[in-house]
Amino acid sequence: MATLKYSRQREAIKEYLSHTKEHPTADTIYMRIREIYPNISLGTIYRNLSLLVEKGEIIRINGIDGSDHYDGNTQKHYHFLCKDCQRILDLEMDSIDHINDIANKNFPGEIEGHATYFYGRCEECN
Amino acid sequence: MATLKYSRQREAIKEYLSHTKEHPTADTIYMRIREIYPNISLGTIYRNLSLLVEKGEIIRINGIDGSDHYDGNTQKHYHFLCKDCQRILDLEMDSIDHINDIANKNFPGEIEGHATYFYGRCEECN
DNA sequence: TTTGATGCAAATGTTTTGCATGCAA
DNA sequence: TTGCATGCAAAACATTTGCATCAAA
Repeated sequence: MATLKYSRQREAIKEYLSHTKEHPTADTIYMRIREIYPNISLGTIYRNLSLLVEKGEIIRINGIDGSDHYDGNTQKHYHFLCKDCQRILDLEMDSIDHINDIANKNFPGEIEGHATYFYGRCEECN
Repeated sequence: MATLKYSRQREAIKEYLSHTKEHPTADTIYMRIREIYPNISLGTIYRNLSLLVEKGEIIRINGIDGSDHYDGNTQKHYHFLCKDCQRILDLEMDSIDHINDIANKNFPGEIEGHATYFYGRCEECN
């Protein structure tokens, strides 16, 4: 693939994601970055988010609701979705990689991994 | 909620889903049902799929790729996504409900459940 | 006859893309 | 200079919805 050139816009997106504990959507990121670069376009946001995901510098969380969310924390971890406030929180928990073996037991193919998120009520909504 | 009236279209959708082992999208279901009812509209497909999901007669699988998939098998089970052929297969496996407890250990909120699918290569693509 | 269901088309929300211009290397 | 990145707008998708008409009860 071609080499990436520096861009202030991409830096700003990465910077923002690395400093927030939220898990914003592309649109939220767009509104946030627009405070610094008012002319930035949604297309640029999406293009850079995809580039950063490819480079492994951010994580894309999909399937939690209609739109994708992004996470600046690239360490392997699981997410929690609060059914009330819809917030996405990081979970600190022991490995559950053994579920791959459980799934593989009666399965003729090869299981490489799993995608999981947990849901319920967060502390504040309880 | 209002009582459901019988409709041939809804019956056909349910019938089709209960006899296929695939996990079709709304659009695939649309093309399939159109062979029987050529005038059926996509809106009707979507409306009935949602009704059937609400009634618990089918399952909606979301987050596996861009569009939702539907499953006529309403017994609790997990899904496998083949990274090569993109097929979705049913898994027969032991319960992994204990991962809820693992996730809850250091978590101040309340975890009610999880959404999980496995991925890898299916038998045919291996 | 009442009311939910349908077909059609328009609208919605999210993400992608074509293209001329801008900017990093 | 070269060619990746940007802004803008249009397009692409998946899904939902308004409305007049149809059909089940």
